[in-house]
Order: sequence, then C-alpha cells, then structure tokens
Amino acid sequence: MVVRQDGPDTMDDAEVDRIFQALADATRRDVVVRVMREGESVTALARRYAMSFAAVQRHVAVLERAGLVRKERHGREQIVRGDVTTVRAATRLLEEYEEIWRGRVTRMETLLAEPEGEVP
Amino acid sequence: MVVRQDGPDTMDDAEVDRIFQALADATRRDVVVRVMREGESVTALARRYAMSFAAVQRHVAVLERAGLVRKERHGREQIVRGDVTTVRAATRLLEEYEEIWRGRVTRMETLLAEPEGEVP
DNA sequence: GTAACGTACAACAACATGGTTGTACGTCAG
DNA sequence: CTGACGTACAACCATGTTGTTGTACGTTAC
Repeated sequence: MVVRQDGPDTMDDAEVDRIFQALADATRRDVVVRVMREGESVTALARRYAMSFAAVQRHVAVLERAGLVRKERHGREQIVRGDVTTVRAATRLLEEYEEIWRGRVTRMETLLAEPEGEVP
Repeated sequence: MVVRQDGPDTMDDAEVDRIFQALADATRRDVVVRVMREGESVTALARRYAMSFAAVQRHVAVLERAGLVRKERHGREQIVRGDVTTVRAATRLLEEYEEIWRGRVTRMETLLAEPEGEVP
C-alpha cells in the first residue's frame, strides 16, 4: 500500500486489485487470520495445509505483494505477520461503498461528479 | 449470500471467494459504486467503459453471482442495482480480521481453537 | 408487422492462477 | 566441515479470467 499526497490512505486501482485478489482465496484468508493473531514461519504455515510447501510459499508471496502480510527474517526462518493497516484500508473502501448507498457521499463524490464521463 | 442457521450472516468459502474476486477488478468496482448510488441499465453502464457491451455485461454477471448487485427487469431493460447487504457482509469479515489483530477474538475463535489442526 | 433496441450467450484467443516437482542456496547444528 | 533445515524460484500443466466478435431472441416504437 502506498500513501500519497492526495490523502492519508488512497490506493490506486492496481493496489486495490491485488488486495481483493489476495483475499479471494480461502487458504490465503486463513493464513491472514492466523498471522494476524501471531506471527508464524512459512514452514510452520505450510504444515497446516494439505498442499505442497511451494504452494503455500506462493500464497504468502501473493499476500505480501498485496501488503496484507510482511515477512521478518529471523536467522533461517522467515516470520510472517499480518499487516492490519492494509486490512483497514480495504475495510474503509467497503465502508465508503456503504456510505454511497446510504446517500452520504464522501470523497467518492469527486469520482462521480461527471455523470456521463467515459472510463477506460 | 446465504444466511444459515449458525449465524446471522455467515458465508461459506466459495461465497466469500466470489465476493472478493468480483471486487478485484477496477471496472467492476466502478460499476458497484455507480449502481450503489442509483440503478442503471446494462446498456447505460456499457456506454461508460471503453470495452464491448458483452464485456460489461459479463462484469455485471460476475457481480451478480457474487451478490453485489441485483438486476430488475423493466420492459426490455435490465436495471442493475447495488446490494448493500453483501458489501456489509464483506466489511464485517474484514472488521473481524482487524479485531483478531487487536486481540479481541470473536467467533473466529472457534476456527482457531485447534492450533495444530490441518486444513485442506 | 417490422425495424430497432436491449440483453444473453457461445466460441475463441491471450493471459493469469493455482497446483505440482525439482533445483539452488544460505543458515544452523553437531 | 557437513548434513539437515528453511526458503525461494523455475518449469510445467490444468483451469479460469477477460477481452473479442457473432448470433439469437424477446420487447418496444411506429
């Protein structure tokens, strides 16, 4: 997740894509839940699932690219920890959708100012 | 989204997969935002994006399978409207992740009761 | 009735995803 | 030093996704 000048937690489309894409898999969501509670090494995580180590390692890589987890090296182990700020950013985005529905438009208003604009 | 006996808004993995998968595309998120504010026909939506009608129609179908939008037929037009309850369900799920991080474990506790359990 | 409109879907190509196995390499234990 | 451990990544395959065009069919306007 990148914090930019135009807001405290604005993300571009590609970042949001990666976050939701990463969350669109049950194994990855399970990993997030576990490491959100307490860090765990990649190997320890891999033991939990009925798939190869390489598969789990790649799931972790997907979560890392999305910013949902971070890895911290401790000797030969890589400790995976959940990054709550990215989860919060995603939550906020969905909360904005709810607010639009409610009629209370937030900064999304700017995006929708041009009712006939064409978006590529 | 299916409401089951074990909770007021519990979803199975496949449903959550579909929701986040649907949200993992900028065009689809834009459609959600627009129809959350006000219903719009599929053709009207299609005019907004630089892609074929068929492509937009399929994006809407993905959103519909995920339960994020519903279609309502009016004559020969199909009016697409956002379904806020599904957005709320996704928001709640992410909020639970934040709560786990905070150390306040909710019903997720059951899922993590077995610290050495293997999940397929 | 007929033409235009709005929608749906099939078939196709290009690319992404999610699993596998195998290899490589740094780190720790003995 | 050497073997075992933990990690990373490439190659490969099956499947799914996202765009395209073309066709079909019900509904509305005239």
